[in-house]
Amino acid sequence: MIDLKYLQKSFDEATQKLSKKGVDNETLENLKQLFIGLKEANATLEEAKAEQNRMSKLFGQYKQEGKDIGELKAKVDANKEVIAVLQAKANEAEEALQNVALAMPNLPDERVPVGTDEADNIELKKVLEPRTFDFEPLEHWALAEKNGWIDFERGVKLAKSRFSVLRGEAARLERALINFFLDVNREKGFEEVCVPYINNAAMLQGTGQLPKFGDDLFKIEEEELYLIPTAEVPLTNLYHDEILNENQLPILLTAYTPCFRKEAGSAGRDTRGMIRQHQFDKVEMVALTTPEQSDQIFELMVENASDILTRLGLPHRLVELCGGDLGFSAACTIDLEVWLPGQNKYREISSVSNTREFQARRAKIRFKEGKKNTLVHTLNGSALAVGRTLIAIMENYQNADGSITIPKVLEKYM
RNA sequence: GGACAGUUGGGUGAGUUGGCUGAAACCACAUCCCUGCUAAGGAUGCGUACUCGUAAGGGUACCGAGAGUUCGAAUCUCUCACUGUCCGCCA
Repeated sequence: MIDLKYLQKSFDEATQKLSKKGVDNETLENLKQLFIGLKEANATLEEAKAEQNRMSKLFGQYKQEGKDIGELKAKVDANKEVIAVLQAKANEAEEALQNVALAMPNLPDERVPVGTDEADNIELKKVLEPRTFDFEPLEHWALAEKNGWIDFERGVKLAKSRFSVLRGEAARLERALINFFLDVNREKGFEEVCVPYINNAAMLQGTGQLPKFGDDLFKIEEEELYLIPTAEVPLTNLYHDEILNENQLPILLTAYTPCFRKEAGSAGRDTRGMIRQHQFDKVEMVALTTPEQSDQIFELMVENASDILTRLGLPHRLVELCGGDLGFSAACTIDLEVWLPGQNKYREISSVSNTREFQARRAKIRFKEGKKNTLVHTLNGSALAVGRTLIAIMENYQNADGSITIPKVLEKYM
């Protein structure tokens, strides 16, 4: 959630920043008014309550002293009705504010380029030269069929479209990648954790998936529980509503989890192959830091994801997302895109974001800074998306006969 | 799933004949003092959120969540959630 006090105080600056994300002035003006309205409503309500408390105290005194309480009771009863009305107004104001505030995206950082979509993102650098083929490289689904690695039909039979089954070497490679990723992350100082794949609504609101993006989540019927769309949710919310000690920070976490997404709004995109699935494996990094540490940790996370790709010998590039392509919670994001020779283009394989205090405010994660409680910064990034890495290996390591070479670093994991 | 018990501040844990308790005590933590030597003694401070105020200092709310009774509830009533123990079931 954005800082409403900041919005009120520095309204012009906030509108200018949020215009990068396509939020118009009117929406922000409305939010500001709702905030001011709530404060006013609360002020009058609290005044009435204070009066009520004073009279209640007197009430007890009078009774003890045996004084007549008839007049006081009349006053108190009258005030009670006033409070009920004011309370209703305040509740209404609160709800109206929350509805708008929780749907407001994070402020982008200064350095985020202006732009509306993918096309306006800025390439920062390329790592590793794509190899040249002396034959026409195939796309991963063709390779999958040749090698019997992915069973798309049976995946659909078991569940529905956008589900698939990995078989034999592919299944082993998937597992090898998970272990490899976790090991590298652990080397870099991330604590490995194993978390629930089902989280409750409060957690999803904490990281920003709810209330606005519930359509993209698989919900458990009859319960306020959801399959996680990313390990970012349980990892970040591990410290939901907690106050940490400054010396605990930074907290670096990594976890392997499957991820579940409805992919609402992606109808028709990447329908062929395994790029976009309802269920996919991912190893995620999450960091909780002080505001001072977060830029440095952000770099660490980007470099780590890039390092993993380099160790796998996968050509990739780093892309700074423009305002329009930035996620809801992110203040800045660098995507890592891996080269897919079969598709002849770079495709997203990791996304590292700094949400600053946006999620921390929602999830109430603070740390003691002297006597003060300060919101932490939360960061998240994939290291890496496992299925897409598998695809990248298939396409980059394919041979003329359709066979696939296993990258050296993975040999000991197979 | 059945039976009983519980849910208080960072921790342990008082408080359940409704007002003097936002909450004792102890521990932990912070600052200071004493002492001198590795183990202790003393003082003070120490929940969260919002809000008013330059500040000092006020106000409101919160004792699992929600609703109710009452002038007034951590304390009474109801609903729900969670935890523990026993039983059943099970990887």
